[in-house]
Amino acid sequence: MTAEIPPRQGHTTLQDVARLAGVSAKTAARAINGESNVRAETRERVFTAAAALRFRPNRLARELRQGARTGAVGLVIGNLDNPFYSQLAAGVDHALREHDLELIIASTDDEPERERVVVQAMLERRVTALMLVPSATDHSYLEGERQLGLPIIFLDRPPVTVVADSVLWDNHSGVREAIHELTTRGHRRIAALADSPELFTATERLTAFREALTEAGAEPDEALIVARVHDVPSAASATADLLARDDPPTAIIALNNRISVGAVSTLLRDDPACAFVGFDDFDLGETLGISVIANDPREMGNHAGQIALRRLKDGTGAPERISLPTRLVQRGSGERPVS
Amino acid sequence: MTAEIPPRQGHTTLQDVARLAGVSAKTAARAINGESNVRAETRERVFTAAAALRFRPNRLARELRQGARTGAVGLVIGNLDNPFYSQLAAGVDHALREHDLELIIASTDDEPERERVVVQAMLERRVTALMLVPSATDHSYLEGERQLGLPIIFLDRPPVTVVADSVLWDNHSGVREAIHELTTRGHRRIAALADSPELFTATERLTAFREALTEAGAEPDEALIVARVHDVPSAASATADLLARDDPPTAIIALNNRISVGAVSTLLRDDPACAFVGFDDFDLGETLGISVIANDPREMGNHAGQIALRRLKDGTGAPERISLPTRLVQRGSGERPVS
DNA sequence: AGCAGGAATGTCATCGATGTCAAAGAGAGA
DNA sequence: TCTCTCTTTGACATCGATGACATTCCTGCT
Repeated sequence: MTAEIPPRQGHTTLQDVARLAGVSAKTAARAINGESNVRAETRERVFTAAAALRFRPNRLARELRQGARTGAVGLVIGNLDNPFYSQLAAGVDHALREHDLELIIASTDDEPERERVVVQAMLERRVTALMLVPSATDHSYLEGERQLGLPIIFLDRPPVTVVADSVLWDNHSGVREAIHELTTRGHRRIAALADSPELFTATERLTAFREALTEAGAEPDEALIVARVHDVPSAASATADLLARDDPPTAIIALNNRISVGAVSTLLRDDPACAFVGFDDFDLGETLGISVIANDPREMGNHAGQIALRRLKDGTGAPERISLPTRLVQRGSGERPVS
Repeated sequence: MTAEIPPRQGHTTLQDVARLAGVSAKTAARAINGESNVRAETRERVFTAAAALRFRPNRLARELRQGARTGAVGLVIGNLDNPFYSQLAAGVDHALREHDLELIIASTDDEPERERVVVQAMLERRVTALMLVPSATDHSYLEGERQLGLPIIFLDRPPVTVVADSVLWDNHSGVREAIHELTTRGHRRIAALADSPELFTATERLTAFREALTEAGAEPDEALIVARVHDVPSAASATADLLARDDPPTAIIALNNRISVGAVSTLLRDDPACAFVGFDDFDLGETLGISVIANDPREMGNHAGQIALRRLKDGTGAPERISLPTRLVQRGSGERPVS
């Protein structure tokens, strides 16, 4: 029978370092953490020992000992595949740099079920702040954590059943601006492509669309409003359907980034004459002369990060609610007159 | 003097639950963790107590007690802003779902310094697996962890000074295919746009480019090879410079995704007649008829996730090295003859 | 030389969950 | 009724780092 080789002999611990350096664990800790009141020569010995043993402090232990706040921030988004979310994440990441905060990212695919699961996991890991693009509608399950002082920040969609900070879009202004531009140029039959009405942003943008149209004296034609457009392919075909009507719209507005890409792909092929305004920028949008209602997901993420950092320093206070602008960027496709 | 309100009165602990349920902590733990040998009635009492107190187990404590392996996986990439990386991350995320593994993401902006820092932080957090798109060249600092059995997976670029699994592209085949297509159609003056030669993929693709060109009997013209093209704007201007030459190329190949977008933006404006092949797909690539050497970052991420999961089950073994195909997708821009 | 007082170091308990091992309970069979 | 075994439960130590507090070591000053 051969001697058992331990499958994983564990990391070297502070104790090991201390032993090798001939000091107590506490002193070793002091040296490693750069506390004062450690003799230079002792510090040196500890560092040497630590290097020799390739010592890596165990954050789990440290954070357990020190209490609730860890160095990890949780970010819950829809899906990294979608550039909106990945840029959002990039913004958060950017804000957290230089602050020794790790970023834990989980995606929900906008399923409320999954949101619960991933948020739960993050809470068990004792993240020090939680940011989420909510997909569930009831967030009372976060109430306990809130009371414990956990900074919670909602992105893109507002908190409903819980008090929390939020960073949202001013969806109205951009959409109104776009519709104003179109109606000014004579468009009356304007179609809109939107995502599911369950989504806050979809509904809000659609509402802005209807209001702006009505204000301009053009009655919105419900037949030209296509909701529940989820992804690029469905947006492409929905656009084709609109153009194939007996009474096609003279202009189309797409109300999120994926829908914009799908619509553009059809328009480029079928009818470059139809006026178009997208939402949220995308690759080559500028080159192709596509007018868009621009927003900046990175900035949203960045703001969220800033709020989190502020909360971590400052503690409590009234919930913040930041509204980020969306504005029309004119590049040609939205300025086409009625054809 | 008012009574101090404790700033954060900590989470409820298993002890609290046990006390309320009238059992010992150990029994409460057994109930919560669904172990057998717990009387149904006892389990019930514990669950009730846990619910009442909104108990959330502390994973830090659990993982500390149980040893090295946590439920977190570390992913180190360049930058979430770049769709290549975000799709890679999406693939990893996808693979890890249903496995109760959290994903910690950190970006390096391809700076070796930062890689060290973020990897260090992940190791201190005792991630259970580490995946990285390396930016440093020396990874001997990972040797210790490797010996401790930490699964390490390199993405996009191979490990050099350390033994590890890897998932890479077969850069050669796609590039050769593209060059073959171009030369077959008579192109001899083909330009290439590549990223910094420090990057493994840039150099490898450029090498494949030169080889393929030579094989076809067309001597590569170094004046048409532009390296160190980092981002979209610089790719756009580099392309413009090429087209403005006295002896402009008749075809251009771009060797990564950002460069492709930049080059396309210039080509669409200045000279739609120049043949073009991009690398890595992008929005509207299909619609615009842009031929590309396609790869699938999602798949790369997915593979990495699979390897990690396998290693976590299985333990050790020889390092895996997966090579993913890149293949030419013909959509028109690459099939233009010499103009 | 003697002593005050800060600097340097050490001891021990603790964070929360869980592995180990032992004790208490509960049936089954004689 | 009394062992014997299996089930259920509990006491205690432990993971690794660190806070609170105690102790030892200097150094300057009288």
